[in-house]
Amino acid sequence: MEKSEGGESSEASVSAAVATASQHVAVDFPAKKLARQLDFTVFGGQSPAAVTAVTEQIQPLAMTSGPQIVPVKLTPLPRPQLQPQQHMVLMPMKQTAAPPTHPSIRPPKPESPRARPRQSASELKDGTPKKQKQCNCKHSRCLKLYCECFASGIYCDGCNCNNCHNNVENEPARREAVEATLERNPHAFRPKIASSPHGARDNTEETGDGLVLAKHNKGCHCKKSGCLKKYCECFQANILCSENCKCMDCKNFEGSEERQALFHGDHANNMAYLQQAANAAITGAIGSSGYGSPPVNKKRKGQELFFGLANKDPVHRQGQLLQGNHMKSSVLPSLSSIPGPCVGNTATVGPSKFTYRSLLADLIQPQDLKELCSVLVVYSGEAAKMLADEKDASQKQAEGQTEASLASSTQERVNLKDSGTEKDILDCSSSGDQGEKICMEESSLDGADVSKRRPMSPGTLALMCDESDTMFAASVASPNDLATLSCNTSSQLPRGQGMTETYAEQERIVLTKFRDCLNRLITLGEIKETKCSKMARGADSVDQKDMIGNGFTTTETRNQHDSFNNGVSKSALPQPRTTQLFSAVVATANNNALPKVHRPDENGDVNPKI
DNA sequence: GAGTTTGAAACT
DNA sequence: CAGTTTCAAACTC
Repeated sequence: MEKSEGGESSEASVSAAVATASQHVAVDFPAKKLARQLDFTVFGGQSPAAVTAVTEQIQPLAMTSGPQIVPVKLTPLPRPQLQPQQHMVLMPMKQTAAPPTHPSIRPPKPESPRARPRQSASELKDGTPKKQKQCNCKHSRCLKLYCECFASGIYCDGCNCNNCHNNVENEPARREAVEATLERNPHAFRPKIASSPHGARDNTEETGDGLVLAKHNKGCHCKKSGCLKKYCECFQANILCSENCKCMDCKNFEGSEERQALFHGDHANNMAYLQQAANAAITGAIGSSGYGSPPVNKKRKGQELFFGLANKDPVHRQGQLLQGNHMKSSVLPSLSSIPGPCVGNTATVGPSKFTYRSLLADLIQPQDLKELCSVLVVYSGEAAKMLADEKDASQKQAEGQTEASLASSTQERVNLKDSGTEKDILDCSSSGDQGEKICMEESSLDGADVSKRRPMSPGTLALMCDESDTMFAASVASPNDLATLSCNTSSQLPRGQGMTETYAEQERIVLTKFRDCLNRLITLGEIKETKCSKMARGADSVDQKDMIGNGFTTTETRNQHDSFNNGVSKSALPQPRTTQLFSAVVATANNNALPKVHRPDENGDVNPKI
């Protein structure tokens, strides 16, 4: 099996192909144009650097450091398997209407960020993909959307491609390709399958008819496959064709006899689609932009051409209409603007009428985010503190004061702070809002230290402001403290040199912790999916209704959550649900021993590759 | 495994 | 934007 990833050892051996491909190059990558104006809803800025930012965000997670997290698949792999509906996290951040999807935050090669439909049959045989998707590109250098890996925003790894440039060694070319691709289609790396925002709400993923709400953003254009073969992207993604499609002779609609015959006759297929749906769910959870097309109920050429308005296919039309209506009713601003947990993107298994929503749907709550923010703020504060102490020590040293006593006292302070930090954070993460508040008060307002502290970075201050709103609003006990904090931090802002360093350090730590958190979040989703898949496979008798909503009851979800957190946190005691997720982050943070973290070369990258 | 079919992506 | 070509996956034999 020829491997083209990595060192490109195979490159030399594919002379002919290379020659051909080389000719391609000029064509494939026209002179780099000016950076497009990218829509970074979140980041706002549209500087020329935006493109670079985007392309970097599309970097395969394989580049990121840290432990390889087992992908969504059931089988642990060295890297994630390529699955269409998974890991939107890798989606480029470029966005227009919808909020940016999540940046790549995890190392392993992810499932397709954009819900790429194609999936090798072998993966679906039993619903449990056995191996990672490997492309077989020969002429595209894996730098075009033809390449599944590239389209998924991941590096080729273990593929059978020739002259592969979708790897670290060819990052510049790859980046150009990404830019070119985005130039052509700003949505190129976004999920093709967008679930209805409707799915954001529980129990609304499915109409009474069991209609699938997820739909292909662009729609398919099938002519001969009847949309019942995997050539059809809708079919492959296990969704019904929608008004977005321009297919002919479509049989991929609710009520289609052909479709039902296809599915109901093959239980294994159902399981496969269960898995597929799970994949879709996770993709949706993490990154589906949900940028659904306008709920305009476009007529599908094929249908009308073949059946005419009289419509010999009332069920289909009805389904379409229902879908359209559904979409229409869900056009309202929804949680889809808030990437993540509560966005119950759905990819429904049509035939079995299961409705799936994000595997993370029950894992994250707004409360969690709040908590995470507080933890990050604490980290930021601690970082500033530590740096300040360090600098003070250095200064005093320079001033010729007694080295021994200074060093020891500083160390003591550091140690004290260390233990305090750990404790604070643990408290924060383990005691919910109350702990959160206390934590903030202790870490931010601990007496004399406040006046000495280095200022927060602008970004951190912004975060603090938000935190202040949410966390301190109710804090009648110390309104003055809060005012003092704000005053202190802001007034100290541009104090001398080294502030930049402090900012950088604060931000680095916060980003690192945030990355850790996201990684764990993904892992949670994966664990959940794994369990889901096991259930799906092992329990034919499972009441299908139980599968609705990720196939887990609340208890199930809770148990998973608990088991996961028990594995990473120090406490096996029941904790408030909202604190469990981030206790994992805290645990990681503690392992990093914050005081040691303030060396840029420690604890991961300064700029976590996301 | 080779050849064919298919439809998305790329190109004109 | 429509038509054509290229491409790689899906499919068939």
